[in-house]
Amino acid sequence: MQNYIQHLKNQIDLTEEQIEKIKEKLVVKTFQRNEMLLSMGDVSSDVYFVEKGVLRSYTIDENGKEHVIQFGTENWLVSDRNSYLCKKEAKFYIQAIEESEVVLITEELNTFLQELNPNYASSQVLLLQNHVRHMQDRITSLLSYTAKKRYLDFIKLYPNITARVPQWMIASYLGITPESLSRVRKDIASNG
Amino acid sequence: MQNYIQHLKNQIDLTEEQIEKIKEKLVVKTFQRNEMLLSMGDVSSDVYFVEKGVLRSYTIDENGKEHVIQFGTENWLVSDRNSYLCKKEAKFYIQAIEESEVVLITEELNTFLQELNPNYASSQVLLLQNHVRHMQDRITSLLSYTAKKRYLDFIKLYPNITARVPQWMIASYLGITPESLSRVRKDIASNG
DNA sequence: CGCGTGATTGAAACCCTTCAAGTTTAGTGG
DNA sequence: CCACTAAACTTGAAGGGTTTCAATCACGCG
Repeated sequence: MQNYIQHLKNQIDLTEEQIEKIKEKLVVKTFQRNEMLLSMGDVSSDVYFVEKGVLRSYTIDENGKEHVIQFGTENWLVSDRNSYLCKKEAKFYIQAIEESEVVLITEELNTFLQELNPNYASSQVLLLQNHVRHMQDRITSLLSYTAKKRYLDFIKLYPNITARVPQWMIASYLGITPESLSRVRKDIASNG
Repeated sequence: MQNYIQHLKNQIDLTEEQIEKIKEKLVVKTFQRNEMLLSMGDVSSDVYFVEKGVLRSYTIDENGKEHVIQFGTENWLVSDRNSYLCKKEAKFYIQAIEESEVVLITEELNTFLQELNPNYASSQVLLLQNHVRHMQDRITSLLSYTAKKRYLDFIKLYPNITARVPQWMIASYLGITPESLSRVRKDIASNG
């Protein structure tokens, strides 16, 4: 849970005493490879903080096609915020790609942190804002660039992830077929 | 400013007295057709609420290509939230497409509303969350569907906007060329 | 009226997909 | 630890959707 504590410290000031109290409340869970943390249709009760491992969130469209929404490696937050905040049915699946250690940010923990430090709430807004910016970049990328450029941008954003995640999932994230990604990689390997 | 007051009432309870106080603080401004509200590189000091008219936000990518991020008609909020919240240089332009009446949600107003009613802050989070969902839908749409389907979805989301906005801007929003949109419309007109 | 901007249409080129086959890799059980 | 199998990845050829470039048409505004 050390990564999560550090993540909190980056947002708000905490005394040693407060940290101990938080640690008592933390729920840490390990998920096996391919295990589901959340399924489409469920109501999400937690936000997930990745201590170790890799998660992905994905959805299935009207044509039955799978689309990766997000990868989450160490120190990333993964959730279906809409389901979590509004208690609606989740539109996403969340799954462990490797064996992963995850801190469950329950509503109880959230309430506790909010009462502990009034700055927590506003730091949450900034995190959400950051997420918005990230999504906006992705939209602009989808509108502007070819598959090759999008892939090069992707490996800059998620360095070293190619070794940990199947290629077809990366293709899904980029919005291209696995065959296309294979050709893109071949092209990059030969021409740069 | 009536639309904005109603918008606030939908979020938080307000007494007549409070409404009068808010009205005193409201800054309403009219922008001419094509006038800029915010330019890329500026630091945004306001969020814009559209009382009447149409705004658009757009950005220009590395290749010099323009991309429409969002249209805002009556009762929509338009802003570069990242610039507004973090006081960074704006990545977007915001421009009036028609002559438009706009409520400027200044930081002063925001602070005032937050102190007036503690529920205001959490309703802001829900609005932001709604924005995230909207962006997610757009990403899924870009990944999943052909230009025709995306256009049909677009006119459902923004009914009657086609008469108020040049077609090439809609093409830009959809991520296709004006020529392609023209062909898509021709196709829909003949085949449905 | 004429100019400029926006919309349409056609033909060729391009990027990516689809389908199909073959190769490699990785996980599983003996 | 090896052998087997399924999944993942690669490669090729054909096809589809979209872009690009170029020409033409329509319209509003000075």
